[in-house]
Amino acid sequence: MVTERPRGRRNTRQLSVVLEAVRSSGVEHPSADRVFARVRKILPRISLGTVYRNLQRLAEEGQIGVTYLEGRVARYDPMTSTHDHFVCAACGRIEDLTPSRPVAGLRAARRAGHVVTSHAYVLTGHCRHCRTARAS
Amino acid sequence: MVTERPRGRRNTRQLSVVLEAVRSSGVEHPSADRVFARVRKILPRISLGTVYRNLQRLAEEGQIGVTYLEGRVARYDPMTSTHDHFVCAACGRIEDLTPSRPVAGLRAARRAGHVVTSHAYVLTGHCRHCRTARAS
DNA sequence: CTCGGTGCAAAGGGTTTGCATACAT
DNA sequence: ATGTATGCAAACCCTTTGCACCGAG
Repeated sequence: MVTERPRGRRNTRQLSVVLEAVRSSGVEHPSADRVFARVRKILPRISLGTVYRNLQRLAEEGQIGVTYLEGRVARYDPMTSTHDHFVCAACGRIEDLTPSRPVAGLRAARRAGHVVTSHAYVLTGHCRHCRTARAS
Repeated sequence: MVTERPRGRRNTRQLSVVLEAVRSSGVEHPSADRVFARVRKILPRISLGTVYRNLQRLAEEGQIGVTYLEGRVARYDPMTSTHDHFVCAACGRIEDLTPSRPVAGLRAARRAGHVVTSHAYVLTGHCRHCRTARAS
């Protein structure tokens, strides 16, 4: 969808490396910090500020997703379509949950007269692995 | 439910005033900052650090709820039972949505073998008021 | 050649923490 | 009396920003 870049914006090596870092991050949902670490392997002189600026731009352009899964730290996501997340309170692992269809809340919001433009559904608990580990 | 306080913990005037500030905050979902402002009217010498410590403790004890509705800033909630939230992107207004029944995600998580202990469903958009204002 | 992007470093906002003192138990 | 909670201020973490230089268009 969003392939054309708004005029005036330039394509830099930094931008494409940041995008690639997020795209190849799989299910990791990396923080800016982790993206920085990945990118530095390819562009050792890149700055954290540039990583933040590019992540922000890519998010604005809809090329990547951003979520605040555990509160204060932004997590970046190659998947831009709306989906749910599961966060393990024990190991921090994040998993995508599909399909996302929490219709009840949506309906309630619309009934109240609001226009809903996006929604985030985050489940927290103990993942399969930590659950078993804890039982022992 | 949670009425008995764990031994070793003390009941101070600051604690009860902070709790009361959140309890009486209605639908505001105040940040620590706003709780601080409210509390200061009653205890002018209370410090922000104390407010944070007490909010954290009350949340741990399950007496108040905490949500990260718009990302980085913690919001405190007198309602401790799970419910959904609507956040207006225009005016920042937060509204409670009930009932909360986003079963699809829950089911998906359980199917994956996770134990879900809590879930947060946040809808973003434009509230009735801002929607109308924008149309004009 | 232009002006948007970069690297660097400093500032910013929200939250936490170390310390000596105050006070609930 | 004992040790937790407080007030104060500094530290912390994540993110943003100002500035001079660089380099994509």
